[in-house]
Amino acid sequence: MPAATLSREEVVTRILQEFRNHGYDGTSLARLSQATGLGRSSLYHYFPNGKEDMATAAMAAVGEVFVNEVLAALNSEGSPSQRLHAFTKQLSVFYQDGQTSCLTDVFSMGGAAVLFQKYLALRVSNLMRNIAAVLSVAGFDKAEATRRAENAIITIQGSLVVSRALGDNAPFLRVLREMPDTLLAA
Amino acid sequence: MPAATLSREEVVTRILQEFRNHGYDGTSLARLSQATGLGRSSLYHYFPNGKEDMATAAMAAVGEVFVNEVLAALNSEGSPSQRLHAFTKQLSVFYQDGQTSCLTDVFSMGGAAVLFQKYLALRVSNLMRNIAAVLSVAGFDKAEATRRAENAIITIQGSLVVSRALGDNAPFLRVLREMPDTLLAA
DNA sequence: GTCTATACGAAGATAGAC
DNA sequence: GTCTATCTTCGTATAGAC
Repeated sequence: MPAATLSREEVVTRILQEFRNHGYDGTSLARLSQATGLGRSSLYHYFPNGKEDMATAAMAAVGEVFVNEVLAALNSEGSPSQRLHAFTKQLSVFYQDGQTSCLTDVFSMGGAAVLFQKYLALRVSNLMRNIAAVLSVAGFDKAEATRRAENAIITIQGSLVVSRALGDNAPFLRVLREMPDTLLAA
Repeated sequence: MPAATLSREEVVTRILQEFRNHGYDGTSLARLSQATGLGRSSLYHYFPNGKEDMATAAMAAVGEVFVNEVLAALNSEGSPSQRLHAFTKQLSVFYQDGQTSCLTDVFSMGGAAVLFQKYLALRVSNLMRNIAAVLSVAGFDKAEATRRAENAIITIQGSLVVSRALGDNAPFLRVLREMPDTLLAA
């Protein structure tokens, strides 16, 4: 409704939210129009290639937040334990306490898979490298650090799916709470 | 093409496969028609309420296979270790070595979420109880058995998501391989 | 039980006025 | 930059012949 002054950034944020919560194929232009307060034609003004452009913008926006907030916390100053605690704290914010889905899950299915799978794979790999680097500092060899980093990503993704299926974010919150110690356990 | 003699069971299996791989919203009647070799009208003959009926049939079919094969293995004769090994072996078959998605993931988003979320939650809870029961036999108290059972489901779901995003089923296969020992570890 | 034909609305996209 | 109008295609669903 307050369409008048809505920055592009805010528009993209709302679009992102719709894609996260309804998936690519489940998000219609009508829905995006309502979520942003912009008419369909106005959406095409900002995103000439329509839905695909909007999804690309959502991918870029969420990627930027992830790098600037979540990865920044993971790569901040401090001990591995401190860095992992900062990391999981930011993850919780990023996923709204587990109440929203991950684009990696949502965009790896249906019409979006064809468009974005390559980027999704790169992002997963990149996150895995970053987590593994912290675990290397903590003393694990490269293979074990990589294995644990992959487990961390698997656990995050899985807890989001299970939380969504149960309609209860407790699994997500528990997983994040236990993650630093689990990753560093002997 | 070989539409002539395709049992209802085979039809439902093919429909299920489409939903698993493209999601509910991403699966059109045109796609289902092609996958089954049946014209759209013929699909309505078998499923009067259209797509929703087909999804319901897919849910029922996959649930039956899960109970008869996967849960049966989990609840078979033998030690907890033997039962968990039988379980993960059947899981691998069930998810086609990690090359297909889980309806719990796929149907908890978009248009299917409204229709099926209640059932998805029940199925997750039921599986959790079954795994926890095995872990109780292995000597874990109820709380710890439940916690580990939830972790198992989270890990399975997460490995499917990560495998799909990476376009590589190695994470799924590794997770299943390690699962029995992980669940029983002191 | 399957086919052809068709109705009908939704969805994605575009044109042009303002 | 937003709106109205329009267009096309797709998706869902139904009717009726065979």
